[in-house]
Amino acid sequence: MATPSHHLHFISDDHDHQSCMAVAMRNAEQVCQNSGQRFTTLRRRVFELVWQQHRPIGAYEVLEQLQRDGRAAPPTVYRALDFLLELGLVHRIASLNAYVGCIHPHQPHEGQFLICESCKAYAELDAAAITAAINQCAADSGFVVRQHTVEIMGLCPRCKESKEKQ
Amino acid sequence: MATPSHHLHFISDDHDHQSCMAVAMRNAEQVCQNSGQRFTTLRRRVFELVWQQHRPIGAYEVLEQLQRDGRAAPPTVYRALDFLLELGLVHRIASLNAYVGCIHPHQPHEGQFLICESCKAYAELDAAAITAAINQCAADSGFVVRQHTVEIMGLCPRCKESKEKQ
DNA sequence: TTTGAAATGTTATAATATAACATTTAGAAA
DNA sequence: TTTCTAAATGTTATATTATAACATTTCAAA
Repeated sequence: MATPSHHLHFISDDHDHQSCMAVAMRNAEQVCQNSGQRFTTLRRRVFELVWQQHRPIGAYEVLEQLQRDGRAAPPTVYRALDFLLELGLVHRIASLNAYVGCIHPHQPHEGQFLICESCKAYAELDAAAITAAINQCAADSGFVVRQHTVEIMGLCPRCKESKEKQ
Repeated sequence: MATPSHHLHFISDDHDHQSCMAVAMRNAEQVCQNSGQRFTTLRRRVFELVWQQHRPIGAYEVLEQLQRDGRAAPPTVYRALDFLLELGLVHRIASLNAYVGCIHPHQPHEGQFLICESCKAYAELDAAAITAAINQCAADSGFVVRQHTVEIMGLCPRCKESKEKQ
């Protein structure tokens, strides 16, 4: 059996966050380099803080963390987040006003998100089937799709199990 | 050829807004009655204001309109909107922080939304194909879907045409 | 080394949403 | 019909999220 794309799945107990983060960081560096953008200390730090959570994090939560290092104000955070969003290194979850690290940040793309309402873990999909269904339905209405927001709330496998045990 | 479900399409030039609104209002009355809720003057007025636009409207825009009738404060609007959301008479567009009238408010449901970035018109879908794709992808990840947010931005047929003519 | 564009800092404020408590109102119960 | 109560609305204050506008710093190309 082939190893499944890791991004299709929720993190598990044996998840090695250190290495997961290191990979993300290297990817981010690469993406910045490829697009001729600077991955400054601040941007790197914000990227790190968003990733660290492995769940959606609010801009003001990021700000709080940043302020542990020293002074910081909202525009600092929002500018860094905007930068990361542009490059597709993080995504915004509109229904939560929150941000998540992108799990496969190789090219700009829009994902679909599964978000556990119990433990707040998320998974990012890039599901051709969903995109195709959306494009087909839009086309049926004569609509041209530029961008879509797909945010799916529910229970992740682990939380589902623990609810069933009760 | 069968008449297509009107809610699958964008409003056209010959759209009779008076009657469209009247239908929506009767539906809303029915929905309230069925659920034993009161369709008060305020709720009716807010429903009307949301519908009137036929495009997403912000809570504070609704408030402004309301204030033409007399004094009003944010909680008044948000409470009415929350009531209407609960009954599925309006929907919230998370990516716009805005509200739209529900186009087929017969039973609670979640729709998918096509929103024109040019003219702001919207269409509400209840596309089995999209729901099925989402449920399938979620199931593949062992995820149980409770609710989904699908907001599709792009160009409506009319705006697409006028762009092409340029 | 200079210098100018990009990045960041700083202050203020806009935009969206809710908490907490007071008052009113509509309809069920007496 | 009057009383009473739960629901609805009013009111004030404030929380939360996000951006505008301008000052200062930094970094890399010339």
